[in-house]
Amino acid sequence: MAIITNAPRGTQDVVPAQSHKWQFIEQTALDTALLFGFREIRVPTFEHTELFCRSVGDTTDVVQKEMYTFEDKGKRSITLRPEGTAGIMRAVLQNGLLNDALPLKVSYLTNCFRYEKPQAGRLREFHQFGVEMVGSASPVADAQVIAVAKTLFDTLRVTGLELEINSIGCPSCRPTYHNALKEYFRSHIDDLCDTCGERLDKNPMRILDCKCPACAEIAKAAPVVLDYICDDCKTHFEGVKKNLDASDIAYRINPTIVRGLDYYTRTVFEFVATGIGAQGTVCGGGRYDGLIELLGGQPTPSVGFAMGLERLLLVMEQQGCEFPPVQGCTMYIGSVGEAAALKAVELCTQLREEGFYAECDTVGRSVKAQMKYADKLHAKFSCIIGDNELVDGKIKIKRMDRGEVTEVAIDPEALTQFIYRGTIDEMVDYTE
RNA sequence: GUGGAUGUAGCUUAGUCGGUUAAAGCGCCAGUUUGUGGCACUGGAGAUCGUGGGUUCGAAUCCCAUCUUCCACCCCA
Repeated sequence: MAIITNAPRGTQDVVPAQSHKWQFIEQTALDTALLFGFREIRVPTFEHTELFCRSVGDTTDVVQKEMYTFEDKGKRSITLRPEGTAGIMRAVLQNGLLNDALPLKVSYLTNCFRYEKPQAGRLREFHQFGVEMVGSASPVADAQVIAVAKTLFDTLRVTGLELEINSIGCPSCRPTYHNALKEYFRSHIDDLCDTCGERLDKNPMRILDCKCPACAEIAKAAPVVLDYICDDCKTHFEGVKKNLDASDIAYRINPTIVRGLDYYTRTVFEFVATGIGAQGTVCGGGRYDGLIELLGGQPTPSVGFAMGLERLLLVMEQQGCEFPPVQGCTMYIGSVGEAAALKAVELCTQLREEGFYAECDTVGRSVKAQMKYADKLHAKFSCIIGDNELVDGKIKIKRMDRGEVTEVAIDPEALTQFIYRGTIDEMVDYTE
């Protein structure tokens, strides 16, 4: 396939037959967030590279090998955002959004870019929905954020997603655990697989999650995070659990959950799907109490999540979730002859002013072909205007599903009246 | 980045011991008499068989490379 007719690797088109699904998901997401008081924020697609190095973390895979980074014509190092939170926190600080009653609650829909090898549920350009609650240290905040995701899944009728939660401690207690882990695994280093050997120093918690049997066996007896976190973190975690219970949200504690971005503290969570392949995490998030300070703001505890929309869509399609139907054409106004064609255009214009979806011939089809086309559009009504109709001032409107024909005056008032009467009990025409 | 598969009309596929104009269904367009859809029938357009090399008298079919897509690792949403 020629390069100009082939989208870059790891990117996807959303064609008209699919776009209504995206619109539905996106609108439902924003609406759901609003029920909790999260209002949409929009930030640039690219940022200064330094922002991501600082916030996501210099040593993370995302920063080290997955960013789309380039120098612009002004010699600035620019990066297409690999995730949403960093840019939003930058915007929060830049716009002084914290100089108001806290917490600040924002939601967002963004495309993100990561240079990875594509596979099921993993693209180079992908889309996220997320929320951030900035300025609350309370475990209520964690649970409320989780509740947004849960409510969205429920609203979309997505089932079978399991909520897994964990606490990875705070800067004061995490090092203790990391050391304990390293010490433990180091004593078994000869039996670990190669990747885990590398993980030992960089990200020891990942070893807990290794797929290979040998590592899994060793991991069974490894120290557990929750035994090492400090009293404050423990209390916080208990608070999160209590609030989830109060919200009637089921969860499972999974001590092996790790977030790959450096800014996470304390609570981390994932909503995991089975059945969409290896990339089963549909939603991931947690608390990031140190991030705002790291970016130069006042210490401000925060919590949020990001949801992979492609993955969410995969789950929904795999589960056969319903999407709202696309509205079909209300009235197809066909025509024969030039004068009639102009009249058809005029009538369409008038009907659209009334809010109806109206179509007329734009390619010069025969009458028969126009009727076929009207059928293909799933038009509720159709009519053909010709010289006779122009003389009589009347058209025969056919109700397509029943074949009934009614004579109506060529007059916008009469037409809208007729359509209202005909659609009153079934306002929407469902089509694929 | 590593490993395993894949690639034929818009879509789903047939065709591979190499051999005349690459096939079908769906979709699209047009007809089946005069200005009216859904059914049926008929016809038509549409594919340099992912791309580039090579072997051969001859390749969609064999070989090499490359790209894409898919699956897993890794990583993450």
